[in-house]
Amino acid sequence: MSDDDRVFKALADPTRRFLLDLLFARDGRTLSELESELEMTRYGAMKHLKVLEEAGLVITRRSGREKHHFLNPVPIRLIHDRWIDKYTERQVSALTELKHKLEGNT
Amino acid sequence: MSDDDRVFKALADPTRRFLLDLLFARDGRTLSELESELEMTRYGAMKHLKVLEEAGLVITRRSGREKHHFLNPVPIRLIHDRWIDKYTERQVSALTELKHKLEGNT
DNA sequence: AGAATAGGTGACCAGATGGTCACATGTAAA
DNA sequence: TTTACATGTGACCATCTGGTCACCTATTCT
Repeated sequence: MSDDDRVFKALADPTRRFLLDLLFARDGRTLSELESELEMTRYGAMKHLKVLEEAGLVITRRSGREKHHFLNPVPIRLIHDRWIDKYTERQVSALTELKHKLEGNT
Repeated sequence: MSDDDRVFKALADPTRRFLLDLLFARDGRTLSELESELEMTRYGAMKHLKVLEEAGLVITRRSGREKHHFLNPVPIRLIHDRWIDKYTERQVSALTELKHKLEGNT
């Protein structure tokens, strides 16, 4: 499987996106911490984190018996760059800002 | 299914990403034109385009018996904005530019 | 050492997904 | 008004995916 295939497959699941949201809010959490936020067993959470790690969206570091997880935004940026060139970027980001405002998310 | 779920599910398949690449290179193609670039039957191609359309990644316009397809980059930008905030954007885009250069893609 | 804590593996099953086919509709050309 | 062209629908099947469980290893605490 190619690198970008792994990234897109990883992002396809809502649980995995929620995990990225959690790490975006606060980095460095352990498996146990993350698992407690999910409505599933530890095994399910582990599988999801493994998929994210193999896609390079999450980076991990062990310390003793704990494994800490960190969000890596680079693959996300590469998705963006694939279908939005620099010339249209301004217009698109203006549009999305408008969308945010209309939805009251600032 | 939620909007963003549709978008991520749509992007999870390599054939659908290839279709977006084709439309990114040149907009407004018909089903027949797109299908001829794929190694599958027309029915497979149709299914993929339907998924992309329902996700809002592709916009269509009929003219006579032809259906023309256009790329809509807005959902892609929203993915970017979800996990890359404005403060870290500069650093991340510097990193990805470096990656592009190292890979010889300019 | 023994108990508790944190993380890991392989098998298994229900449900979702990708692709094909038979068949059907609407539009344009001869 | 036939004939060809462009697109559409529902059923079907092999394969992939998400989630759970029984069982296992490594580290820390008492």
